[in-house]
Amino acid sequence: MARAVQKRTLETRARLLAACEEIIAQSGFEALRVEEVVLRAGTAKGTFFAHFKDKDALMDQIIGARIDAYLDELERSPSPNTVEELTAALMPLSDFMTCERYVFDVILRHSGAAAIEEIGPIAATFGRQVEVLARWLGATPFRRDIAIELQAEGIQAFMLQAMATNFCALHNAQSLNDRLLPYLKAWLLPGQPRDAAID
Amino acid sequence: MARAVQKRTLETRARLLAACEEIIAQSGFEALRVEEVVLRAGTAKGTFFAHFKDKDALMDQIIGARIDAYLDELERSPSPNTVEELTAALMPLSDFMTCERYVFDVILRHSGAAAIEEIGPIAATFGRQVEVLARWLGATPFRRDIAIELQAEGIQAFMLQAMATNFCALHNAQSLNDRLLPYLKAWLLPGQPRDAAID
DNA sequence: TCCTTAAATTGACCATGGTCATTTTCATAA
DNA sequence: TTATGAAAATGACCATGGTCAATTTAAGGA
Repeated sequence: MARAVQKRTLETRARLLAACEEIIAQSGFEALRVEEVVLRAGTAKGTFFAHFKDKDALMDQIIGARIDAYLDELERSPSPNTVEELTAALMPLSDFMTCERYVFDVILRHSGAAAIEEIGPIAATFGRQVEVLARWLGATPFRRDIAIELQAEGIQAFMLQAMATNFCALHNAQSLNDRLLPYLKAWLLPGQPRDAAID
Repeated sequence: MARAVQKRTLETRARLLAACEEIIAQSGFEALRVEEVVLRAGTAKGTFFAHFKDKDALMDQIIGARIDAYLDELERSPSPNTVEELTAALMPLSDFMTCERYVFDVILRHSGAAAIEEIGPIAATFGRQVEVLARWLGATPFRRDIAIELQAEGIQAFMLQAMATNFCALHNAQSLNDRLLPYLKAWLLPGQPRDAAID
């Protein structure tokens, strides 16, 4: 009854994904059209939806994979010793997450698993990010009055806040790094004397 | 050259909005279809788009107005004296923001003004919320090492974090209130002894 | 080798948001 | 009162994501 996946299936899926990557490389995520994907992959439209629940699921997978690659990088790098280093280490990931308004929207939309019991690739990276951060904080704790995992979740929350304001007319003069730093200092090193102007 | 707006225009717009409210009351935000709106309002489809840039702009306006109503309420209520009171006071607004996955998505999508120089109703409520919270914190400050406005922005960030996890399979056993409280305690009262388990 | 059947693929068709050239309505000047 | 042009409204049409009954392909048993 349960037959193995056919080689054909894997080839088709690979062709579809290759077409997507090609389009994204050429024109960005937002410009991706399902019609264009199946045209380049040489399949029918229905085939696309046999492989991916919908366009959003495709984006979930592709963007999730990219985020995972950044997390691999984070995991390999040594624990930061200062909040400045921590913030700086988060920049490659943050920059990717905000490379396009559309990408950030997709990420937000999937950040809290769309449906109960359905944790997609992007939602999984959020869980993983907390783990990676917690491991870092375990090695170099900043504050000690709260659990390390809570600290990690806070970093994530502030990262999102800083990224969201990145698209805002009022704030985008400052760099993402400059916006994130005061948040993380206040979160991870409360009560410490800090430089004059914050905000 | 510059003619006054015609009474007809206002009537049409009012009919469109009334139809929207009717649909939302009956079937929720997600179920709203432009076709259905113009049908009930007795106008052509094009008329809808002459009044609202797109469906998203309509939602921005309607949802923004509701958020504003909650902020009015917040503004009228007295400054909270404890983090528990603060958290509790934020619940009506949070509950509305998460009343539907779709609503939360629209809010997130508009939280950081979609385009430069274009601050829509929802984006404006985010700014206003910081102001309202800052006024509260001015009356009853919790920590004193960072600017009140930074504290307010942090509350907003944690509110969003708690709301996002609200839709997540892993977290939705806990109530929104229970998830927000540990964040805000750790943010507003760092270094204070707190109850056993924090997750 | 042929048959059977599950898996994979197809493409016509649908749902819904959004556009725009054309037509209608209305305020104002003559 | 009538003529005029700007504002408002219209609806046929388009773009794009998504569905599904019908068809094709291929794995494995007889």
